[in-house]
Order: sequence, then structure tokens, then C-alpha cells
Amino acid sequence: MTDSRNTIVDVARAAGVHPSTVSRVLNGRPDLNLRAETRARVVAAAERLGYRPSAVARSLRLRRTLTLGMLVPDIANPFFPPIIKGAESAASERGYNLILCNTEDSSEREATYLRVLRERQVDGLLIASSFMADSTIAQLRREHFPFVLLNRVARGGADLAVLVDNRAAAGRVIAHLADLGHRRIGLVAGPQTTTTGVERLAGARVALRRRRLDDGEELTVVAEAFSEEAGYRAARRLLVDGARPTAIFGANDLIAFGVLRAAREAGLGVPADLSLAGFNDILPAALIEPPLTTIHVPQREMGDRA
Amino acid sequence: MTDSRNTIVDVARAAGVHPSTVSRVLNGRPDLNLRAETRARVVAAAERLGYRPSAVARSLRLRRTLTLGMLVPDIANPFFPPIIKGAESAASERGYNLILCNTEDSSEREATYLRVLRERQVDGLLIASSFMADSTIAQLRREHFPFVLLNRVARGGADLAVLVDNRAAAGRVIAHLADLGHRRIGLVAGPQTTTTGVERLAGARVALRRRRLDDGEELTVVAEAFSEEAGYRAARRLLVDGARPTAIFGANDLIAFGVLRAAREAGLGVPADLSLAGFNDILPAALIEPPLTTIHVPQREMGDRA
DNA sequence: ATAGTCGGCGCAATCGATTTCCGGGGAGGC
DNA sequence: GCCTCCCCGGAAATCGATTGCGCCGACTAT
Repeated sequence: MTDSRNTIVDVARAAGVHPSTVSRVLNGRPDLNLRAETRARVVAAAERLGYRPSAVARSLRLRRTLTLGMLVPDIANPFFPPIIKGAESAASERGYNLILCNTEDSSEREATYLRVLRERQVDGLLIASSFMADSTIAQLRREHFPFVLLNRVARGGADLAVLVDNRAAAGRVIAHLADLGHRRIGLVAGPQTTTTGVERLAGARVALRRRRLDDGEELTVVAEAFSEEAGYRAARRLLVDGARPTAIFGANDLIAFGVLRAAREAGLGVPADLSLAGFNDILPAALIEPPLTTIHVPQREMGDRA
Repeated sequence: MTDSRNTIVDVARAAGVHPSTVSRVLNGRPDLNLRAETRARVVAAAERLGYRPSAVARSLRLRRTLTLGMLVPDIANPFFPPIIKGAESAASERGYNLILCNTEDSSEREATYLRVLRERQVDGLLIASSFMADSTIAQLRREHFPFVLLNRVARGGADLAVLVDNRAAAGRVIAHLADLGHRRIGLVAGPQTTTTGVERLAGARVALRRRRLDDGEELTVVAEAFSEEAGYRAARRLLVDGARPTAIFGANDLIAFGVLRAAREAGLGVPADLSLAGFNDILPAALIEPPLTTIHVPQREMGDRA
């Protein structure tokens, strides 16, 4: 009965009109000249048949898919789901859908997804993937393909982007720790191949220097990913050291969790023996996380893009 | 130059052949009879023009979109991202893409998304949304629309589904707590409108009864959602009680986190004064979470579906 | 009364790729 | 030397919806 396989032609036949009329009734601006009786007949027929227009056919004709692609490094990182939710609900308010792609921070996967998304004629891209090569971004720019960068920037462009001020925020974290009286503050930086990793480290060091707490490189280690495991491995290098820091700033919360694990393993109490600060304010932050919510920003910026 | 707006016609013209030939070269099974020289010329032309076939047009013609819809209650719940990742990578291995939809456990949103996804002619549905009405599922079934249920079941059907044995697993959690010597085990159940909520509660009670630890309803409270906040509110009701439990089983990890917060607020040490167990093995489980990984199951079952 | 106007809706082209049908031409067999 | 068969590849239909163009009938104005 209400099989969704009915096409506009079926509806037209059922209503005794031409397919074009059906289309006009269903999508045309209401000011279109159509007799009320015809309109009603078409609506009734569509209703009865459970007609669902094919978005595929419509996309082909209209050359827009009402679909956005979103590239995210890792949905399992609790930092991203809220952003995704924000973007997704902003999109769906405007009739758009999101195709979510997990890049796993692999540029190969990024490239693949980018190709796929463009084949699917997505109307725009949301790029939260920090690893993406600047050259790829540059190419999108050159082709005037619409995209928005989330929490990252690319060289040489005045792109639409939703950013947090990583430098300033990292500075505030350091200030907080210093105000607590810490003099030996360790840094577990994020990968220096990402803009966020670089900026947070830079912001932290500037803040340290300003307070004359900079130690050269001694208390800084770099994690090779924004993950718990990488944070753990990096922190071990920091904690076996003779002169331990009394506080550690992890470049994101997952790294901070890893630091926490390493600290516990080393028999250190947190925050008794070691203060710990993270970044991003993800859920289980019974720690000292200074909250930095980027969650609702994307929604608004999304509006601009659309 | 490599503008992606080139169509198959452009490629055909550049190669000096007919569009149909281009299509054959690019997608036809290799056993198709085509002269090697022609094949090479077409490939070269496509390469040079940076030709990307339009997935939209192809979908229209082939009546399949190579797209799957996935309905999830809440991506911010750490339980889901691993499942999504699994499904997504399994899908993409097979050339499929996922459109992710967050239902927020609202049946209205569910219905909307379901409509949208079907208009987009997705080839199949992954339904991890526990609130969806059985009648909706029944309708899909009736229309022979392909779908897979994740971690839930629906009345009256032999649907494809990927399940965990909630009853047995809940039983094991209780067994674990009982083995630790606990006699007063509290339950913070999940919403009884979800199959997982019902099954986990049932499994736990059966296990309690078998050990003669069942208390009637006294030590059982029901959280109105699978969230930290709901767990917190429910646990407060359990903990202000005169006769406190010495252990609590939260129906999922978020609820357990809520319980944890309530316990701390009540001045109880965990696990010193109160043992706590959750369910699902999400990330920050420095607690007593008995691991129950459902993560890789979807991948395999997905294969069956496709 | 006839020409001109306008409302209502049908006709057909179009979006880009796939696929079936079919024809031209070269090679091989008798 | 002619006929048949096969290899290649062109022509055109098709998927389902949208839309510019224009037909037809009715109403108005002179």
C-alpha cells in the first residue's frame, strides 16, 4: 500500500494531472497559480499513496544535495561528540544532513573521504581534522568549494573558521597552576604537527616565561597523539625524571587522563602530590579542568556558512 | 583545470569516444571487450580532467546509493562512538557511507530522520535507538526495508540484530559484587521504556534472587535516562535512605558516574564505603567496571547485512 | 462581437551516469 | 570471393524530479 516506491508519476496519475503539476503543488511557492481544487486533489493523492519524493533525483536536478560532509579525527574522543551534535542539529534545522567521516588522523583516509564526499556532491565541508595538509585546503580554496574549519587554521587563507584561542587559553591554565603556587610545571604537549598542539604549547611557554618559570625544555614532553595512551607514554618520560614537576598541564583531556594513569602508577596522588590540568572540558572532569567550552560555537558559525 | 565539474560527456569528448564507452571503461567488469588502446585513452582523459563521477546521478540510475543511515540516541554517550566507528569502518570498507543521526531519544526526531533517510534512498538502516516504537519497526519490516537493530529488539520479529546478552551480563555483575561479600546491593536501573533497561534490571534481580539477596523493591531505583544526571538524581534517593546499600550496580556507565557523584556528595568513599559497578566499559573506568565489549560485534554483523 | 489578457496546467528538456540494443567492419572459414 | 561471426563502440532509453515555454479556455474591454 503505502509503499515508498511511488514516484511523482504515480501520484500524477492518481490525481489525474501531469507530473509537473504535482511537483508544483508540493514544492512550488504558495503564490503559484494553482486552483485550490487541483491542489487538494494532488495532496490527497500523495497522501494516499504515501508518496516520498526521491532526494536523489531532486539532487541531480537541482545540483544540490542538502548534505554536508564532516571530517573528524576521532569520534571516540569525547571532545568531538558535542561539536558534532551542535553541527548536526544546526544543519538539520536548515534541512541539511551530515555525513560523518572519521579520519583517524590518517591523511590517507582524509583523502579518500574527501574524494567520496565530493563525488557525493556534498554542498559543503566541515573540517575538524587537524592533520589535513594545508595543500589540500588550498586546493579546496582554489576550486571555491565551500568549507569551514573547526578548531584549526590553514596557511595562507582567510577561510571561514571556528576557533578557540588556544594560546590564550593555555596561558590561563598555566596562570591557574602558577597561582596555586606551583613552580615546576610540566607540559605534556600535543603532536606538533597539529595547529592546536603547536598553539597550546606556545601559549603555555609564553605564560611560563612571563612568570620566569620557563625551564628550557626540561619539563616538556610531546605526546605523539591526542590520546590517553600517548599521554601516558609521554608522562612516564616526565615522571621517571629525578626532578619531578609538581603540576602538569596536558594538552587535552585525554592526554591528561594518560598522565593521571602514569602518576598513579608512579605512586603519586592527584592532586595531593601532583596537580593536573587538562583542556577541553570533556565529561568526567573531577579534576582541575578549567572549562573551555567550544561546544556551541559551531552552531552559530554554521549559520554563516549556509 | 582539474575542476570537478567535468561530466562523463566531457571525458568522452576529450578521449574522442562516446560517453557510454567511458562508462564501460571506468566501471565495466574487466572482462568487457574493449580495446586496450581505447581503454588507455579514456583513462588518460579522465585523469587529465580530474573527472569525478557524480554519485548522485549514479545512484539515480542504479537505484542504490551506497549509503546507510544510522540512528543513535546520543553520540555524546561514550558508549556509542566505538560502535559508530566500527559500523562506519565496516561500511566504508564495502564502499558504503554512513549518515549519522542523533535521535536524542525523541520519537519525533526519530520519525523525522527516518523520513529523511528514506527520501535519500539509503540502502539500509542501522538502528541503535532504543526508544523507537515497535510499530515503526514493524512498518519497516512490512515494507521489507533492510535494517539491523543494535543492542535492542522489537516485538514480533525475527530481525537482524546485534545484541549483547544484557540479562546474563547483569547477572555477572551482581555475581561479582556478591563475591566481594556484599549483601546489600542497590540497583540503579535504566529507563524501563528501553529493552536494555528492562533486561539489565531483570537479569540483576534474577541473580539477586538466586543468591537470596533480593530485597523486594527497596534497594532499586529507576533512572529516567541513561545519563549521568539521571543517575545522580536516582542515586540520591537511594543514598539518603537509612539503610544504605554497600554496593550499587548502575545500569550503564553514565548512570554509574552519576551514582559516584551522589556518593561523594554524601561523603562516601568509593570503593571504601561503597562499591560501584557500571556497564559497557567506556573509557574512564578506573572503577570496578567489568568489561563488556560490544564494540567489535557490529562490524561483523554488518557484513551479514550487506 | 472580436481582440487581447491572464489564469491554470500540460509538454518536453534537463541533470549525469548506466545499460540494453544494435550496427559497422574486420577476420576467418568454405 | 562471399558469408558468418565476433569485437567494439555508438545511439538512445532510463532513473525521478524540476521548470521554462507555451497552449487553451475564460473573462474583460472596446
